Amino acid sequence: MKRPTIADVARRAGVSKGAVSYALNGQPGVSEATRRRILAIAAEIGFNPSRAARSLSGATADAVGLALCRPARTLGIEPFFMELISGVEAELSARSYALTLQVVADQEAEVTVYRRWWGERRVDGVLVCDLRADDRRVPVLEELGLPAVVIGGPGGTGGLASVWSDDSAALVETVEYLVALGHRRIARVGGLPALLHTEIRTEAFVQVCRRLGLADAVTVPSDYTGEEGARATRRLLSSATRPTAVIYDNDVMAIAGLSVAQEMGLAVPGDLSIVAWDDSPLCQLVHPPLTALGRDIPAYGAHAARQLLAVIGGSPASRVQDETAHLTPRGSTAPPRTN
Amino acid sequence: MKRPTIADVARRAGVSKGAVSYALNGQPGVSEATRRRILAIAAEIGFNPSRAARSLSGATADAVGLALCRPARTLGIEPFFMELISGVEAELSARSYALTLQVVADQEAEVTVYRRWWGERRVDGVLVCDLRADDRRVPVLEELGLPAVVIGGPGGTGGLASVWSDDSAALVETVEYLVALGHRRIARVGGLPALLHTEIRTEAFVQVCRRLGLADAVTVPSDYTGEEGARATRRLLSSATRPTAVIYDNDVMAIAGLSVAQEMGLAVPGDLSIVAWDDSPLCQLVHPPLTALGRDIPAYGAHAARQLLAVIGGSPASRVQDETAHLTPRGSTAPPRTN
DNA sequence: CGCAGGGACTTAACCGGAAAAGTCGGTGCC
DNA sequence: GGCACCGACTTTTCCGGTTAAGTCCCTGCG
Repeated sequence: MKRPTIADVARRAGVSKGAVSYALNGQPGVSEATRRRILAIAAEIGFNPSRAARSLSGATADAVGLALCRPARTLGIEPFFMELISGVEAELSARSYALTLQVVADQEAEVTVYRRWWGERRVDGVLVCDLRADDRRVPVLEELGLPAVVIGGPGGTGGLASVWSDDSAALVETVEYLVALGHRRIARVGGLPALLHTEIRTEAFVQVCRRLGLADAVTVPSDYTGEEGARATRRLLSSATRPTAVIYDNDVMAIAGLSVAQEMGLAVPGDLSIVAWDDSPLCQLVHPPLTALGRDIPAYGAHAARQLLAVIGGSPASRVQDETAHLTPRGSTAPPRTN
Repeated sequence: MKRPTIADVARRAGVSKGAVSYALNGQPGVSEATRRRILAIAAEIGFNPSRAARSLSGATADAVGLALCRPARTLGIEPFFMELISGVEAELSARSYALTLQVVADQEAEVTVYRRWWGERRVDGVLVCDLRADDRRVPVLEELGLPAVVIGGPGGTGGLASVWSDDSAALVETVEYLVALGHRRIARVGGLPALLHTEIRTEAFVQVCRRLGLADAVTVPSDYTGEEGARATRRLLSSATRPTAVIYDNDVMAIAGLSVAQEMGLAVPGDLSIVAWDDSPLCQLVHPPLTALGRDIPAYGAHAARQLLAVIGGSPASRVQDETAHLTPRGSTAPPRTN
């Protein structure tokens, strides 16, 4: 089937291509009657202006890019990205922007993708996830002048716009809550150490533990997978001075940790309290349900998308603080059993 | 920063635009020496041909579309889609095709998106998920002549290409396994009843139960969420003749079901055996680990993508059967406790 | 010696829109 | 009455590629 072009509309309306273009774009230069006629014909034959032709003339591709740099298996089990994407999507499709997705192997590949997208004018801007310390992508994007919004921070975003959440405050709140319950030996199973937000959380953990006079603030690095979360938990629980509470950097690891505790004969929350970062429905499906640090991730994505559209529209790059994760206590936390 | 165009390359190489085009596309018409010189200059100034200009001349957008019609929360927790996407991506990016993603509210919106994508020449083809009985999308895609691959079936795909997995056989295998263990009262918590593969599974369930002389093959419809899975499980387990085994249409509902069983004081697998369809790492993180029907979902996505590229390339639409899900027995299934 | 043939390019036309510049009939105004 | 101005279009140019159709020079051959 042949796709209708602007010339088809023009022919049927008995006017020139230019007139059709003006009519469709709400520009002056055509009478109201003619405009209505043209619009009716366009709708009738199902005309949609070619993105290619339009972006060749104008400058926008009406698409934004998102490159995800995580192994396939991590992407699957972590609800985070899919929720983020659906939030981004909601915002974009309301303005009929498309989302171009690409899964990449590493930062090198991601930078290459950005350069290509920019050169091909395939996207008008990009969303950047998983910020790292001294992130290579930031200077590249600045150099290219490709509009971008970093999802993460604070700090390390250079001159790029960003949306961030105060992980530090959320962590402090969690530790204070556990201490209020009576815990003194608190450990943490962290996410990928290379990620900036992991670093921020680790640093905040060290600080708050020192301030509250707790023993060493151990963070066992991990990679967000259940296996690694389980391994890290085994290590922690086998130690002579095993912790009475563990904070996990995502829900999958927390569930794995719960499983390990039960397998080692420890009662949760009696012998061990567990807190999960990121509150997905999964946290409520296990026994006991997990106390979790939740926030509205689709909204987070929507805010990032909205800001990106603003930057594309010419707004100056700003740093927007999003909601801080809040603690939802459930069955997995309690005062430590005194023996 | 100004993006380099083919004219910039031509100027620096001291040749015409045409020569550069021939050189870059491996066409005859330039000497080997000139070709190398042009290639070197293009690489040096970071030239990437504009997608828009290229697809305006040629015909391809070098992108495929995927519209997902599920509420945001379901999308997030179900690993299925993200795994599928990463598989699709792997195949596409190897051929430097982009994936355009759109989350839509309903089939109506999805059809509109297809029409728009087609009219805008934004994509060269689409992947269709969540096939329904008498699916509206199939005739529309056929009418438009937009290359498409349906992920699902068999049946209901009209003249479109498809990739499918024999859910019927997988379900029969599962029931036979449970019966071999000694179960006689088997129930099922199904996915969205409107989806064709739910229908196929339900029909297969009825058939195999009849064949094996089992009691009524009850399928409680659900929507893939943990809450609904829990509710359905409560209903089943409260019945006078409660089942000794339940098959769940996804892993999230199975985990919710496990949780409900434990909360009702039933031992798994002693009092109740549980089987989950779709084997994600989550199934191994709970206690007991869940017996699951697994298959390689990224590969499934990759096959679909490969077939779509073939259809775009002009191959006739074929129906490819993918791997059948296979049962991985774990701790959640055992012979029913005899009392 | 003259001419066909072919390699190596250049020129120009096109793809489908957007938008600047031009055309033309009608009006208001001095 | 003549002229500037305006609305409503049409014509033309441009965006950055691809590609058919030249152009030009060199070689081989009768």
